[in-house]
This record gives sequence, structure tokens and C-alpha cells, in this order.
Amino acid sequence: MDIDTAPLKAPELPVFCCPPLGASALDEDAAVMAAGLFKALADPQRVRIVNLLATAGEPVCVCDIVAAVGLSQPTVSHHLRKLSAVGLLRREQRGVWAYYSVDPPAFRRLAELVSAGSESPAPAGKEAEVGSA
Amino acid sequence: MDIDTAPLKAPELPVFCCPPLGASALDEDAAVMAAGLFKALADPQRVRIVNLLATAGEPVCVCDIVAAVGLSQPTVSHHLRKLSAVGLLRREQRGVWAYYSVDPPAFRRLAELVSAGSESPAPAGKEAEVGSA
DNA sequence: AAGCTATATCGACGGCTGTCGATGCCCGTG
DNA sequence: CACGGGCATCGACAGCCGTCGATATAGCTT
Repeated sequence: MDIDTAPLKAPELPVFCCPPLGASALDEDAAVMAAGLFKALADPQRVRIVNLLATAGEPVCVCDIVAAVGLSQPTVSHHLRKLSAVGLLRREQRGVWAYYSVDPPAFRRLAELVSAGSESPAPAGKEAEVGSA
Repeated sequence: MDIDTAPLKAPELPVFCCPPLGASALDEDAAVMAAGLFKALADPQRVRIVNLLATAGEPVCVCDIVAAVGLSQPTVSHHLRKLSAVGLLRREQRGVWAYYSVDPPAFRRLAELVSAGSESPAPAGKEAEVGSA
């Protein structure tokens, strides 16, 4: 079963565990995982939705998100699913309405993953030999 | 002239200026810009290349990158262009060889952009009204 | 119970993207 | 000056993705 076709049951699935981007050589699975995270944010509308939820500071109703971004309701639902699938958003049901909010720990891990690319890794030892040696 | 078709002249073009993701409401252009950044990293191969350059700690020759990732040379060149276009990589010509390296400030800005999504914005005032008010 | 409303899912379609082989450009070398 | 090699670009093709309208599902309201 694909992650996109799952019936939205697992709220926070173990999609990524944050292997630092600049510290050690990434596994291929880790690269796919990290790319999946970035892919979830690789859309202006999704960035806008995340920004909306982040600035709101509290769960926001889907209908409000639809009204804010100006997309059709199915499209917004699609974006929310994508973001939730990688654990960046949390879903909460309040009666008929669905409320979404950002998952702060997820963004913290993502920030660490990214910030590792700006550090000078190891001045003495080379742990990544690029050639075919 | 599109950014992808530019003759690779500007090494560090002003593609993004880092508007915090969770601090204030993003402009539409800012959202496109941020999404472009994430889009550049939304591919396992590109993540692997960035990880390679980040762990290397010093500029790496394109031929070594090709040997490391196992893709064709044009494909690697394509990925390097994508990453350089958004300012995440720097290019350096050494004789016949082209050396690429990560741009630490760019990743620092990206980390700030992301980490802003994990903060409690404003406890007192609401600066982002989501409804159509 | 019946109806209404909010949300998720389905199916389709146009556009974008990763990948490759072939080719052109540029620089160092003989 | 001609040759060779490293890298960027071109053109093509398959697969993925964002978007929408139509539809299904679920829970309040009367």
C-alpha cells in the first residue's frame, strides 16, 4: 500500500528519522526519505498552506484554508494529504470540520537536516572519499 | 530568459532572500521562491550530490561526482545546474575541470526558513487572519 | 429519518521533470 | 596548430504531479 493511498489512519508515521545531511554519507533510502520531505514542500501552494498554519499558531479549518489559498477544495485536500503523509502536518477532527496544524518537531528535525549542510564536517579526517577508490 | 536556460554566468543570483516561514504571511513570490528552493532538493540524486559535497568539505570535480552517483554525465550536469540555479552550490573552474561545493550561507538561510515553522509565533497578537475577513 | 454540509476520494488531463544519447564548446597538451 | 578530453547543451521520451469536476462518505441539524 502506497503512502499516498493509505486511508489517512497513521497521524505521524515514521517517514523520516532525520539523518544529518552534512555529517555522514547518506544511505540511498535516507536520500529518498529526505527528498520526499523536500518534495512535500516543493510547491508554492503547499508552502503557502504551511505558512498559513505556521503563522496561525493554532489548528485551522480546511474550509478556511480553501478560502485563503483560492484553490478548489479537492486540490487543497490533496495538498494537505501530501504534507500530512510526511509528518509535517497534524490532522484533528472537530465534528464535521477537519483542523490542520504544523508539527513543530518535524520542522525542527528538518531544520537540523538542512543546517548540517552548512557546517565544516571534519578538518582532520576525510570520511567521504568521492572517487571510486 | 529563464533561470534554467541562462548560460550559467551569475554564480550566486538573488533567487531567495529568506523570508521566515512561520513568522509572517508569505508573499506569493516568496512562496514560489521557497518552493523553488525545496524543489531543488526534492530529488534523491540531488540530495545525494549535496550530501556528497557537504561531507567532502572541499570542492569536488564533476567527474568524481559522476563516478560516485552512477548517473550519466549529462544528468549530473543537469542536477548541478538545478542546485546552482537556486544558489545552493558554488561552481569553480580549475583548468579543464569544474569543481562544485556547497554554499554554507545558503543552507543556513534555508535552515532558518524551515525552523521558523516550529516556533510559536505571536502569543498576544494575531497577524494572520485565515478567514475571508 | 431525511437532508445538508464539510471533507476525502476518483478519474482525467496538461504540464513539468528526470534521464539518456548525441553533439557542441572550451581549454590544455603534444 | 591540431588533437583529446572534460563539461554543458540539445532533443527526445517516459513517468510523475498539480489541478479540476464529479462523486462518495461522514457527521450535525431539524
